[in-house]
Amino acid sequence: MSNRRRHTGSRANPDPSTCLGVFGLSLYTTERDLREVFSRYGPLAGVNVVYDQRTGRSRGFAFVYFERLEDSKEAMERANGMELDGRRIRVDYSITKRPHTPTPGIYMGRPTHNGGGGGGGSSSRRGRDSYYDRGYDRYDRYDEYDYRYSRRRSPSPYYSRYRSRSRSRSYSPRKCEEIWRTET
DNA sequence: GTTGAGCGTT
Repeated sequence: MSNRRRHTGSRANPDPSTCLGVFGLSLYTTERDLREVFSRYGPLAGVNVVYDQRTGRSRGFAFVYFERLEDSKEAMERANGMELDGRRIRVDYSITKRPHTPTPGIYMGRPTHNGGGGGGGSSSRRGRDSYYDRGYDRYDRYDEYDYRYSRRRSPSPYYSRYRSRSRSRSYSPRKCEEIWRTET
């Protein structure tokens, strides 16, 4: 038993939980559809289809919350590989348990429109607009998984995107965010 | 009905 692997967060073999990830969905499968299917195995605590921010359409995967672990186990076994709305869906225990926690120090949410939009001056104080001030960090401590990844990869999505634009120098994460806000 | 493989910030 020297196999002490902290497989929490392993994508290949997630730990059983009441939260199931459902992938390969049709874009037209709704939460209602999922609820119909998965409620067969037991009472649900919630269903959450992930939508694309830009288009507002489904991204083709969802998360189903059961109330009992035994039910989620059964649902995982039975619903995995089943056909739904013409698609073979994949069901697994979810790695993440809830939506992403923002990277500390950088506002990762959508930019709130600053009333006008005349000059390029987004000079309003942003500190008060962070997720922390909205109380998001009270839900739980940082999710080990995405926190680690966001630190290893880059401080923010904007960073990796705009950082490479300048070959002579690197933009700061803050600067990248500003560029992103300007162009969006 | 723009697929693919996708682990989430409405």
